Amino acid sequence: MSSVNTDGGSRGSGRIPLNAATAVDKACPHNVNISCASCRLNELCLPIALSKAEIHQLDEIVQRNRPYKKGDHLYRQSDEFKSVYAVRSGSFKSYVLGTSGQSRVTGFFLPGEIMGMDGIASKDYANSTVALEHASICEIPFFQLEKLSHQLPNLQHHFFAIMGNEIAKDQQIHTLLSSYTAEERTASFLLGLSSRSSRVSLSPTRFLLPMTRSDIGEYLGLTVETVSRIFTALQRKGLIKVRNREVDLLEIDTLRAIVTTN
Amino acid sequence: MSSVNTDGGSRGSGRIPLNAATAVDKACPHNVNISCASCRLNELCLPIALSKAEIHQLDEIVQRNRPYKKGDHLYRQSDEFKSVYAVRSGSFKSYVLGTSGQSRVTGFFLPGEIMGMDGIASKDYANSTVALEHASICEIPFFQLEKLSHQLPNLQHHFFAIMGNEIAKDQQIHTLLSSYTAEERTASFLLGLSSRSSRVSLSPTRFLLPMTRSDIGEYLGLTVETVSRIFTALQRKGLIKVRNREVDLLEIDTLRAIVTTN
DNA sequence: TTTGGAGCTTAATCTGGATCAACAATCAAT
DNA sequence: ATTGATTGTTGATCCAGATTAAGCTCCAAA
Repeated sequence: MSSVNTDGGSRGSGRIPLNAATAVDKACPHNVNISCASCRLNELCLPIALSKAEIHQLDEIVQRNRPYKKGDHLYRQSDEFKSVYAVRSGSFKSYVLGTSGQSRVTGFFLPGEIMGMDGIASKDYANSTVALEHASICEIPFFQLEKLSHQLPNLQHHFFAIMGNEIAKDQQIHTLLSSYTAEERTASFLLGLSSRSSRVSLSPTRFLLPMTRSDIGEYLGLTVETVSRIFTALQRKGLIKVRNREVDLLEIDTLRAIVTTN
Repeated sequence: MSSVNTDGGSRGSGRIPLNAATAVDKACPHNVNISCASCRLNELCLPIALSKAEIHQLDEIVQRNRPYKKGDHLYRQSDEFKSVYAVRSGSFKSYVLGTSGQSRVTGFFLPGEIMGMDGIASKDYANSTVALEHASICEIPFFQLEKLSHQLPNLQHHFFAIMGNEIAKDQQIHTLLSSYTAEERTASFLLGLSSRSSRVSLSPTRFLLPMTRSDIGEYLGLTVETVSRIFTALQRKGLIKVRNREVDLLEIDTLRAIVTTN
């Protein structure tokens, strides 16, 4: 069905089709020969609010590596912090391992979003981050980003904003986890994916879940079984349609009402 | 018992005794005639890692306002974002209001800690922030902090670190709320206060809770009753001693074990 | 010094979501 | 096509923590 190549691990080959068949692939080709200036995500990624000349300077420090296969790690918990990463295509999850080996998902990352900011303070990454599907990234070595931010006030300002946004978002999740029911959490999660989907010019009502039910549960503080049951319940109420990883938000306003009325 | 003045609201008077009687007051006088250079918190607040000359420049933009009384708001949810604030003495909580008026606590702030970073991205504060006791702050107008950061690479670097630290901390809370039991959450909370207490050169095993049981519950996603019960249970096990707002951590390693073994 | 209200504790009961268990669907690898 | 592993669903039971209810402690204000 998809024309994504399956050459089984030759990550460095670069022979990735420019126009794969799925919506996600079309939106975000895994092409490595791209610049921030020409990247279709530049309006929502780091280059936002930078001038042409500034984007060119940013381009100089951005490294566009080989793509990642599903299950490949970008970095692991307590690796030395070196870079932040922007998702160019595909998706990632970050997670930590508990003492008895259980994983807890701390975030999901879609195209245009920045990963690795949890390492800035401690000089070690606090999470592991792994590709949920075939994916590609832009690596931005942090000490170079700092140096450049010092030359470009716009970039400094924007990176403060990106971090501030992450802080605000994390605090919303704090509220979600401390006081929402399973149904409210799940509805909120779907609505979040919806708006992130439309951010990258895809449908806000119909998208693919790149993560498993178990990932969702670990992220929302619920068990797989509960996530599954809530999906079924929301479907029975006619608010969504789920078929495997494919989700349709049929009654987006009712979903919003579930979240708001808590 | 305390010599804190009770002149009933003349917040602008500035006639605050230099050495109040409580431990907290001794540690953090509400004195407004102070500079970053002479502040006893400068090793853990914004000036960290700055040179004498740089601290002097920072001093120029820091505003040391009148002290706050218990219940006074620093800013409210959706006020226009203008400044970040460092706690000089006392303590604060941040919270958001749900649609039906219930409050949810999103954070507590002790001396040397920075408040208001949730507003950086959106230009509006996402939380309300209120004094839990008589307290004083340093206000740092954000656009001036940005301008100065642009001149002082050390300050830029350090502020990135402060924000990165906030992000890492918020993600720990995500994990806490999504997978810890009531006892684990409470133990973790007490240990957190313990290390923050020792950060400001107070005892790591004996301190006063500036917040109510209800605040703790709203922060940890538990009810007041549960918090109260857990305190009692930990006390019966001989791990802590609680008497009103006063806490003694008697078996700090066992508390750590409770948190780790989850 | 009384009084009222906020804050805290304890006990009895209830319930949302976890746990346990079984099975179905999907997919990758032969 | 067959196999095994991973992922997802559904049902039955259980329990941690919520809810409800009552009384207690503390302290500020009259």
